[in-house]
Amino acid sequence: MNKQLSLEERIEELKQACHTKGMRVTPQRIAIFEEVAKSCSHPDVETIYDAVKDKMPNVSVDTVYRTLASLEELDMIFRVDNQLPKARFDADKRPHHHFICTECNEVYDIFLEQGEKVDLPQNANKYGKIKDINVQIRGICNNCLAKNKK
Amino acid sequence: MNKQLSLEERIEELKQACHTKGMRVTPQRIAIFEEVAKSCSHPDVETIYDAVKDKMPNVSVDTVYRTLASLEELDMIFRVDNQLPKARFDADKRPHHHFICTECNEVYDIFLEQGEKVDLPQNANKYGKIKDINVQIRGICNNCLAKNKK
DNA sequence: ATTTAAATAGTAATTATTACTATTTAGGAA
DNA sequence: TTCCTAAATAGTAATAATTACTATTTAAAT
Repeated sequence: MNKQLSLEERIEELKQACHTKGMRVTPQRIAIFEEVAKSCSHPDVETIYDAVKDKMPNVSVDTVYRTLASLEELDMIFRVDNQLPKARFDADKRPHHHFICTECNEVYDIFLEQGEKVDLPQNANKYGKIKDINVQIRGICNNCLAKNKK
Repeated sequence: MNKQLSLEERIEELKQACHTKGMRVTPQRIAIFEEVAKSCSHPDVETIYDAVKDKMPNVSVDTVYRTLASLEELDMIFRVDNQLPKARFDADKRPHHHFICTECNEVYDIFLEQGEKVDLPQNANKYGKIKDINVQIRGICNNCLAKNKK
């Protein structure tokens, strides 16, 4: 079971990740990451922006958006939701997952093999009345992998 | 294993669902559902709108949006992505799922119990290079359930 | 056939997100 | 340390998906 590192250790981890990927360590990146890292409430951009602004009055919204995207690229943070640029719909009620390409936003169905099933976590219904479970597998699709090679 | 019904059967199912919930059966609802149901490519609003327009030149975008929301309410279709109104971020790398309330959009962490794990479907990596897996449990949270009771 | 609330068409408004450009700065090299 | 340069940022403007609004239409109950 992964244990959560301290905030300091995680910032160190971020700096390492920046170096590895040749990205600069800027005070904005540190501050924005820090805000997400120390929050337990899955903050949105506005919340992060407001919090960072207290310490860095000149920070711009654009920077917050760009930085969050960078931090995601660095695997330091994740989106709760994919936030596909457009809503996409599915009428297929057979249990299946989705492979979502983070580059082209294409969606592929992953139908489960015989015997496979989605197991609801034990304490899922602590939080409310469950309607459905949605499994998204994120990655880069074969099309985009091929394109990137050229 | 659920088998997929025929288009006619599914439209019948939609009519039933409308009756049950006291919603009207309108040609727009049928047409919009039909488009989603017969597509295998997780269409977006624009695609659905364009297709429906061919048969119903006067249909409005607003109707498509509203109808898709209704069909979702009726459990006849699903969103590939939750499309939370704002992007939300998480820096917690410990494996966990999210309970997302479809009413207030609140997000709750569901940490897995000892021994529980997410099993990747066997043929998930057919489609590309997997980066991560994101499990969303959708429902109505306890807060909203309580509010609705009053 | 009549009635009425629900649903729709057409359009306007909103809002999260992205793009753009001049300026600043991190971090390597001299 | 100082200089240099591409990367990153601030401030603002633009975009685009989605939602809201109002007059009109219509499903379906009476």
